[in-house]
Amino acid sequence: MLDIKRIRENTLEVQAGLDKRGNYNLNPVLMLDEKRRKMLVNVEEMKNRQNIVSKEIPKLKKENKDCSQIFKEMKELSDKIKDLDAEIRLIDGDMRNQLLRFPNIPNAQVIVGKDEADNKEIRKWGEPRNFDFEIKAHWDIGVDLDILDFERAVKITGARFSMFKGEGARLQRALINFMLYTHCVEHHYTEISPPFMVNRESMTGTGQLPKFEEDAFHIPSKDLFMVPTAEVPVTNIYRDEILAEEDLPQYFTAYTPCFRQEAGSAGRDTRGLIRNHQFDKVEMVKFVHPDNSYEELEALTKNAEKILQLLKIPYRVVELCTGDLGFSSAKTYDIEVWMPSYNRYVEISSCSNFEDYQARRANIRFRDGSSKKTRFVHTLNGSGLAVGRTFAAILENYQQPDGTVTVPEKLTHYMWGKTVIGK
RNA sequence: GGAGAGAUGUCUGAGCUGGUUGAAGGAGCACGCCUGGAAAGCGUGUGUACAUGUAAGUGUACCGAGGGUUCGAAUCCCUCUCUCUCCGCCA
Repeated sequence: MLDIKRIRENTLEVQAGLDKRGNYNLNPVLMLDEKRRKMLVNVEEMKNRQNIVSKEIPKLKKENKDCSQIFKEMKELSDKIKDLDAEIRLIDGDMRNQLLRFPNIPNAQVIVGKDEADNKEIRKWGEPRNFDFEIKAHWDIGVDLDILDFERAVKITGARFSMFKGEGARLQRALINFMLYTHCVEHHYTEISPPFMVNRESMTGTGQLPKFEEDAFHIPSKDLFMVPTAEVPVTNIYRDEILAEEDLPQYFTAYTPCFRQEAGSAGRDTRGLIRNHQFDKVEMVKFVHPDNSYEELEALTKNAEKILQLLKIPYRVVELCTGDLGFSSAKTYDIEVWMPSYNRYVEISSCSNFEDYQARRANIRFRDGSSKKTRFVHTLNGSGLAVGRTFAAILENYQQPDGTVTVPEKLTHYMWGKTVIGK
């Protein structure tokens, strides 16, 4: 959420930031803000009078004076206050609703651009392998090895669901364990196993609501949402809390399944594991001091890259331009893995600095040691990594002419010693 | 699911027969005194948010959340959420 004070005092700067992202008009919210403050001053004066008189009444009563005239006057005042308060409440709700629908302002350094095409490649790692045989896509490799079963998943549930079987199920779990091990032991994150359903407040805190409700799976009987990413439960760990400055930074990692409607993606990536309603992901979340959140973003991105390096799969890192930036993000690096069947790099991780945007929505603060004032923390998160897409990348990049798949060296331990799938 | 109890500031814990209560007492924390140093002791201070003001300050709101009664509500009434105890059911 954007700060109304900042909008009020630096209107042009904020407007310029929003212009980099699309069509947003600050005027309606500014007009509400002005109206609200005028009414506030007015009603607060009235309340002040009410308080002063209220304190006098017990004294007058003690002196046995007649208060009926005052009561009558105060009743009128009280009614006026109630009307004004109700009106202000309406404006408050309206304002908040509007503020929640403004995206974050991109960091000033971020490349200004329209869409994906304007993103900038930052670095590349590894060389895509040269295959001297006809390569197969992961959905064919998986089905042929009987470790993936899409048809039965569709029967059991429906389109865009998948089922892992035997060594497939094991590989899925191996990846989760390997990623968690790496982040916990080598990168010093604390593992969280959060609830897989969250309430409306949590979804609003991280920015999924109110604007993107159609993307989420909703359970009406309880008004809960299936987590679209572990970012939601984990970032909300500290919602409405004030941390001590020395508690920062805090690093968390969490495995969860992720549930997404994929509204608006009809017809895209319909085969395989790339775009499902349910997929596994290991997520990294950081709560950091505002002064060094950009160093933390670089480190977070490297932590995600480390997984692909250890798995020896080629990838590249892309900086998103302002037009391609996620709603809540101020700066984002996407990590794209080499996917032979697509013959291009495919997004496997998105690492973002939200600055104070989520912290403001979720009201996550810390107490500044020197000024004693509360400040909003900066939140960051990144996939580390999307497990389904990593699974697909392994199948495709490690496929052999005989249809088997070599297990990446780092995973054999988690695969109970298995070095080749399909043998 | 049934019956009951509760939710107060960083914590603990009063108030709950409505009126100087932002909220007693205690603990913690910060600063000062004391001390060779420390502990103890003494003193002072110690919430958040919004508005207003160049500022010091001032005002308003907040005792789980939201409504209501009243001139006035932490205190009375209603609804909801959560916690605890007992019973039932259950992985």
